[in-house]
Amino acid sequence: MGVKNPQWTAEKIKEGFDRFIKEKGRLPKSAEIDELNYLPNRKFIERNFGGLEKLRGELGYRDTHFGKGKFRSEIAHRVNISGRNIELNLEKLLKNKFGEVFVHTEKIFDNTKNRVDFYIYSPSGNLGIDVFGTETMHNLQTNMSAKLIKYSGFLERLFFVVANNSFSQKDLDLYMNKKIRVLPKNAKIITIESLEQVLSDMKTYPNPLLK
DNA sequence: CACATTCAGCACTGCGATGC
DNA sequence: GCATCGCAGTGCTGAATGTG
Repeated sequence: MGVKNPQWTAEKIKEGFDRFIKEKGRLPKSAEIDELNYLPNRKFIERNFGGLEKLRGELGYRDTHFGKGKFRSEIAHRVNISGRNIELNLEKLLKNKFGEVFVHTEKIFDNTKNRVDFYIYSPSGNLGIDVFGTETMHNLQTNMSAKLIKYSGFLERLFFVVANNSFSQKDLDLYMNKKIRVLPKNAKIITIESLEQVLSDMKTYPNPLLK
């Protein structure tokens, strides 16, 4: 930052932690530490104190890792429920449009156990959909990097649908454009609204169950 | 076993300081 | 004046993790 760093000591950092606790009722997580002007960069803590977990422990906090134990358990529970709801909602939407027969859920697409959330049959071209509710840019990144590997064998049209209000299509476009590991041509990250737009232009097969 | 989300760690960039 | 070094900061990847 040009200026000499303001001599961050463990005590000063503890003051910052306690201030955050007073405001939010818990310790800041690593990404949050970066956003606070009364705390140093997480990198600084990593370099000078051997990492966040270690420093929290040395400062006497009981909870030193928010990705473990009861914290992990709460997250897993929350994610499972909301993820399931998101999938159910989208499934309903897709079946309304294309009909029960033409919407496959959890379809295996290669010779491993990789599955797309949804696979749609349409005269306008078949397509795959993976849906998730990720709310932060950081999670979007880690999530996408895992998904891109998983879907490297999926060669048809593929949509990664971000189902929440945290991102606009503009945000997602920006992310896709500046991403280092580029998305394959057949794939795109889109919002629910964009998906609805795409679907509205697609043709559907007649229902074979009706006489 | 796959999944999303924690954190840590690596690679890289930018910028000032220092050295030649 | 230019090259090199070192630290701060950013972006992405990878390991660890509990649940269904």
